[in-house]
Amino acid sequence: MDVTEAISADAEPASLHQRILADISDRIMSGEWAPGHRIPFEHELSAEYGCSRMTVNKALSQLAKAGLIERRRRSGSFVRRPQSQAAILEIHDIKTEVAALGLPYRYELTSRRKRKSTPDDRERLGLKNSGAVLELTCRHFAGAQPFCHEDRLVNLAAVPEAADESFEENAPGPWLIGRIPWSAAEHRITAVGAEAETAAALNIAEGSPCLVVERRTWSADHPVTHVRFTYAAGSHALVARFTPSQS
Amino acid sequence: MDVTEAISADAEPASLHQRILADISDRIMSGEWAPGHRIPFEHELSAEYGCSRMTVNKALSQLAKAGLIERRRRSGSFVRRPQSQAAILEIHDIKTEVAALGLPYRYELTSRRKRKSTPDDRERLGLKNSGAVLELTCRHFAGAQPFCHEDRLVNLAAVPEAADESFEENAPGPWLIGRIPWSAAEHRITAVGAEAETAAALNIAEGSPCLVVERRTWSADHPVTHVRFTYAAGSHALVARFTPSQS
DNA sequence: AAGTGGTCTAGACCACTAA
DNA sequence: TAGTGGTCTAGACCACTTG
Repeated sequence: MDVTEAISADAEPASLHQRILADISDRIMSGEWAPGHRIPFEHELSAEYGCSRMTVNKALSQLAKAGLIERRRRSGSFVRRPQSQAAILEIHDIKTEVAALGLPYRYELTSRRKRKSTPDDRERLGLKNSGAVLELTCRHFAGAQPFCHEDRLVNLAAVPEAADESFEENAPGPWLIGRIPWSAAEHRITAVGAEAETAAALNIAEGSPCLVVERRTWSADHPVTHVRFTYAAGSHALVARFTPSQS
Repeated sequence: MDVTEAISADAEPASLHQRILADISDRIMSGEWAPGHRIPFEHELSAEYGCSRMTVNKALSQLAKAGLIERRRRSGSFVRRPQSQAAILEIHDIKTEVAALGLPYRYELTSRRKRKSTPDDRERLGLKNSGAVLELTCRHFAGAQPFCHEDRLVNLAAVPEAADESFEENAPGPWLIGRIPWSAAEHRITAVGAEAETAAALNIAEGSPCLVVERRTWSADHPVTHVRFTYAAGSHALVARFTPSQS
């Protein structure tokens, strides 16, 4: 599924509600219907298109959910002014990412430690009660060069079977995905100067600029894992695309 | 609108299709229905809930659009394994961002140059034909410290009125938003070592790690602007949250 | 060939809210 | 209070696809 897919300007949408949606979307995008403009009532559109109100409602509901219009009872539906700068950020699997560069991928486990969670661990995971955690550090290679350094904490209360996995062959990311149905994730993206350990792992000078992606994952309000990916500057870029709405 | 809003585990959804959606979502999240599991047919669910098939269809269509299930004609609907790591990245207005830090905000225009587009400009904007562009550099302050350096290119063919605006008072970002209905945006997030010019602008040492956010914006397939925001490491983090689906 | 989902209809009742 | 959108019904036909 391509998240960048737009609704408007499609060739010829098969279904009627898609065509209605595209028509209105086009008029908003072109500026013909400026922000604040009241678009026709449902019953007017259903008369115009010669269809039932439900069909129109389906199109308008989608436009409202996409944030293009705002619907007010008794008043009508109005074109919203673009406001929240939100973008859909695609975060790929590292193996896929490396493959996209046309380089051979290799994974290497650096360390694996099981312990009772420290206050620091609980902070990282957003964990309240104490319990056992697994800390893994590993490296992802693109060709001969280290591409990414990974430092991961796994909450063993949420994923007990991780205690029996060596992670010598399987990278923890793909291993966790599919095993744990996750309900929420939070990403934090920053730049830092490389610390001694990561600088050594990435084969760069200490203090060199790095891109850091941290991810926390929950499954049904239960913290599952926290991971910190560090990339040397220049080796990696995150790309996010945004279109105001999708079909 | 809160994009982090989840569908499942809500108190008591008012409408029936929302309740059906939440019920199924919960069973998938809890692992009761594992990936690959075939969920009940529409006619079975409509019998179970004592409602029409359209109501069930509304719930299942949303689950499919959210990527939780996959629907196949003649076969049924199946739980999908989570796959694409996508996140919704909220990119705030810088003024709002600084206000959130509890610091006073100040904007300062550094330079303003109008010129015929160079090949380099066209590369940045994704422009094919030549034409006039406006290059702006400015700084955003949080308190006394420079917070962000902005380097922006505006396609004057798309926004001719920008030629008459001094941008001494108004930051170009907010000025453009609301004036131009935009249809797509692309973000690129990287880390770099500060170059001489940006290091001076941000009052940091040359080579210090910085977070760079580049944004390209289109309006109906027409390039509008390219902007490069540079933040000193530590002064800024991008946060993205993801929940697999929304109501 | 049969059964699934995709779409659509022509109504209906209700909650909300602006006039 | 009148009119909007929100929701739902009990059907229907069709396209697709698999057994």
